[in-house]
Amino acid sequence: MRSLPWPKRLKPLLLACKEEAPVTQIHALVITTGLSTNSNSNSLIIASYARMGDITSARYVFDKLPLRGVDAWNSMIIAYSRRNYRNEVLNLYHQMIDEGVKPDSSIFTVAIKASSSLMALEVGEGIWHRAVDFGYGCDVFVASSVLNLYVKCGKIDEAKLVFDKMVKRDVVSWATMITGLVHNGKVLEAVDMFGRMKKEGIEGDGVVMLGLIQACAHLGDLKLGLSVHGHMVRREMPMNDIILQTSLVDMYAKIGNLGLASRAFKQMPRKNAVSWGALISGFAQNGFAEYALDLLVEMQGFRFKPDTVALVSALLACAQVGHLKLGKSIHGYIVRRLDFELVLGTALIDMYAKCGALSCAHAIFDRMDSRDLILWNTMIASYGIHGDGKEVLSLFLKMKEADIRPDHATFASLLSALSHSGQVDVGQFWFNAMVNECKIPPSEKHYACMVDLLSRAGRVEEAYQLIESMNTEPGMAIWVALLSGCHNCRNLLIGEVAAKKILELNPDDLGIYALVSNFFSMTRMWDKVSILRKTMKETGMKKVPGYSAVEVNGKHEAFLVEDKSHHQYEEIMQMLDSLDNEMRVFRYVPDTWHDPGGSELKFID
DNA sequence: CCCGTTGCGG
Repeated sequence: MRSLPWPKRLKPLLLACKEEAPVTQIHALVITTGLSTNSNSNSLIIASYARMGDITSARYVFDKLPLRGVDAWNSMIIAYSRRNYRNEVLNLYHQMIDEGVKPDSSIFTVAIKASSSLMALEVGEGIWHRAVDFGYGCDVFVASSVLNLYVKCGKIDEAKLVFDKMVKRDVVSWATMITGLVHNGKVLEAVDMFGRMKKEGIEGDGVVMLGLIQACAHLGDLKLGLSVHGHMVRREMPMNDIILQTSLVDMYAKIGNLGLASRAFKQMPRKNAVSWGALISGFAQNGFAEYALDLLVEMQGFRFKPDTVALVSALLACAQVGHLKLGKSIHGYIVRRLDFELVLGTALIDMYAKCGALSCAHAIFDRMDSRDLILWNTMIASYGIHGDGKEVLSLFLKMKEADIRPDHATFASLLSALSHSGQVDVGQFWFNAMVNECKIPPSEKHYACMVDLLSRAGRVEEAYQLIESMNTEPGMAIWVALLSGCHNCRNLLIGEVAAKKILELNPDDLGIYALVSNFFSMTRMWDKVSILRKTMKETGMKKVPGYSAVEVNGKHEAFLVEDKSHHQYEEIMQMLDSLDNEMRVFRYVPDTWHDPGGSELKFID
């Protein structure tokens, strides 16, 4: 064996390597000088190959070693962990245990991390228990990675148990708990946790603030949001961090304060596609479709390529305003530039359906090579909004055949479609199946559908019985459905109950007042009618007019009820009349096919 | 004692 200066000089030498060739040279030198029996130099070589990105060579050296010390295992496992080869990490970990090598704390840490990212709770727990056996139960890194495991797998109570037992907690442990609580919907507990952290004298870092910002977004709490933002500014937190700034934009947008969201966005010295996406989605989610679409075009002017979130938001905006042409051009953009992910397919189906191009929606549905619950739900809901109860039912049955388990949303669409197409018995059958076989507790919405279904068929007594069987307090939608049923079949007794309940709930919708008022008129309870009229005047309720929007030759036209301002109003009415006549001749055959022609609004590539 | 290992945006 040679004298020792070599390995000492080996490390800085290898660390200085920027390319693979010198590593290979040093490796060869190590072999010829007989240093390859030194386990320290071997692990350095493995780590260096891995650092150059050549994990195959690293593994080759590793496999050739006659004796593998902890350092060699460490280098190899961490190399796999860095490249996110989770299964290799776990394989090597188990191999190491089998060979009786005593792992050190970092092996446990990365092995637990690998389990969390695979969502392999039992595997991770097994590793954690072994780590405790080896005496690493109090290691902050090991414990924090197990916190992350529990949190990722939704086991918040287990995470809390481990957290409370930790003797030492660093900012990472706190951050893991705070973000974990937020992601598991325990937002208030997360805020509380932040208070505890400060009491223990630990300063929050960027990740902690990120969790709190998400908590505020979730709560829709502007005051808290502003205080978190202020706290960050005062503490001179990493405000230059694009991630934190983007999450502030997202927070203000989610709270619904788009002024502050825009301001936070404008203040960003550097933006990326994600920041644009946050703002676009904010405008789209809050109903400002035109702004969202303008921003989508604007971001491309700055050479940012819209990603999935921006495009999904833009499609949502198109759906809201009926902007079929831009929707189509986004479709083209997606086909040309991005992987056709499920979410994008779902958003496209929704957009086409809401813009009236149901056949385009169905074509996309047919062409998807995998279909998840959300995609099925969207397709079913699309036929639902077009009133095609028959197709809704047929899709629902196909979905069951495809072994996708329907959820509450599926049943909401199904029951609503069945109610609109008057299929009372089928509706009752599936409502019962939902409760008894699928074990889905019926929500307010489901009850409202059933009440509507029964009421429309004039079976208001049954509807009333259903309402009385509810465990929760029935809300506005349910009483409104019952009342309109009672109005139609002139059931004064039940109708009055419904009308009273509605008034107790203080509706802010003029249409609902009109319904109640009409009902009282029918029952000749004129005193009640006049009281109602007075309330309506006093509260100064104005009905937000419903409108439909279409796009003609790239120009948007909105139509309001009784709106005669359009320059082609006469022609439009004539056309509607002739369509009406034609429908009578053909006994109303609905045709929702749209020409999926070229697009006019351009996308910058 | 040192190094490596834990948490992360729309």
